Amino acid sequence: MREVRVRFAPSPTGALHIGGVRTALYNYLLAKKTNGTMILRIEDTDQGRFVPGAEEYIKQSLEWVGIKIDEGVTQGGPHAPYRQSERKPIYRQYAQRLIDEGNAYYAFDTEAELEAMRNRLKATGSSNQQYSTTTRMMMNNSLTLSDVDVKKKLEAGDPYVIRLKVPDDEEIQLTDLIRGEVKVDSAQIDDKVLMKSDGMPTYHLANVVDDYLMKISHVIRGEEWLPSAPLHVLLYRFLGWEKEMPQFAHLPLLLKPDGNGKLSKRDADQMGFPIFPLNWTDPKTNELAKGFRESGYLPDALINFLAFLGWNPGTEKELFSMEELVAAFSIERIGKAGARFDIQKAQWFNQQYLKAKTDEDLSSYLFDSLAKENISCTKEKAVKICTVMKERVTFTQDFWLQGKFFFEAPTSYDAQVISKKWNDEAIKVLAAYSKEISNSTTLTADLAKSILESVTTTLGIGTGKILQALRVSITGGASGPDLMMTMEILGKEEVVKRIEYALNTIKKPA
RNA sequence: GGUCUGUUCGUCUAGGGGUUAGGACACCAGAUUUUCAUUCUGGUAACACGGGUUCGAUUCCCGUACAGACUACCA
Repeated sequence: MREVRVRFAPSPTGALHIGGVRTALYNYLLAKKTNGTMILRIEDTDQGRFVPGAEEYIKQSLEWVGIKIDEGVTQGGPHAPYRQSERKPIYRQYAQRLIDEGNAYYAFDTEAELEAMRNRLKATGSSNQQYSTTTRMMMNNSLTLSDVDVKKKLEAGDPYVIRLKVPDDEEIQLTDLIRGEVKVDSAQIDDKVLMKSDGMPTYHLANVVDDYLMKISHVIRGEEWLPSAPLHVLLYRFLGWEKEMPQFAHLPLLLKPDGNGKLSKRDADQMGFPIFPLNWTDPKTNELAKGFRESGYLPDALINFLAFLGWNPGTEKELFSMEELVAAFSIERIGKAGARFDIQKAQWFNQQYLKAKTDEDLSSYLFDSLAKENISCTKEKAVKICTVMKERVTFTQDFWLQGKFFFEAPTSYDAQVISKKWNDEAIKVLAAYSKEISNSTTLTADLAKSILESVTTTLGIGTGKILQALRVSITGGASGPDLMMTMEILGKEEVVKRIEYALNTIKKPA
């Protein structure tokens, strides 16, 4: 059994898409499960699409979700460099070898000529408009030109690409760990460009060369790569690496929550959920895309959710820590069909993970929000707030968003409660209640309750009838955490102040 | 258009020749909570279609439909 070495190989063209995070996750899970090695390789062979900051963003995202890299651009390793642009000379020699052995050729066609060829084929109703075995002899390349002409062009510095010479009619077969045997007729594969005119390799060449040199054992990537997998098999064969060829596993795609197609940033924007792990500001447009982290998701919850999009352990257990995922993971249990992205399930996972944390841990999220608002708070108070709030939050920032009233006295009051519950009885009780509280030395939840009961009993008014009025006077809202605990946290002075203020400002409904 | 891949409740999925087709999210109802949330209980809801093979097919095979991916000097 060969040592497991897997790689996550994104290209730094922007923020890391959530589907990419899942691909990285599955690679990571296999690596950890088998005591293997997780490699991060940056595929930056397209200089035109390079986006500054993207590589850093990818690394930070992986770190945030807890995917640790063993070998890669920052960690280094025995096969450095791990950035393809820095490996440029390596690819050249393999391309040359393919040419020397007659498996690749130079092509000098201009973009206009290629365009014309496609149009010509389209006009004749051809089902296949590719640069391939059927068309290559009509083009401007080292197969049609004389050796002298080719040499002349090369020496003159004419721009050229190197294309793979795909065999005529051959069945190419590969075994995909998820899909089984996949067969493709080589006539369907076009003569893919291996080296671009700028001297950089294309994905196909770079990916095969690097996977071989880096001794990659499993290529786990998105299903969008399945159609080009036979081409890669061909490259392994021509390069004489068939025995070392990695095993392939093509992952089902992440689909839009509704409608058809694969999940895109547009869908996320439209439905109001993030699609990137962290906030991302596009350097060109300056547009900010919200991240899962900044939207209040916990990395463990995101990972758990993502792991279950296309994979499941076959048991009824659903909450898995990263360690548990590692233990349970297997490629065989990855599904074949695309998975719709259901943000509601992600929210449920987040809620579960939030609830599982200690109140003390939770308080750090509250402190994060408070720091942004420039509000100070004692640790003790923050923990207490989290205790009463934890059953009702979905996101980390909800402690603040839903618990603002712990720090700011209400300035407006829920209109519905006022119109229904703010009556003479309520006003009478509240006035007496605030007086009683100010007479007591301190205020605990128990005390708040017993004082309220004694006041209502004395006045002969049911407690339930005025509770909503009391809440609205203290929090401004119609619902919230346990009111007695809320008053305890607020403290005697504040409670009295708020009730008095409400009594003085709220007008009785007509 | 061509090639490849896929199709079990609305969603994520389990299952697999004979099952009351299981779970979770969401949804609905009830209970608890003198609010809301939580929690608990219950409920609605699925094998894309047509042919085979078989005593029997949701499960195996073949078609069809639908969906997706790919079809760049992008990855």
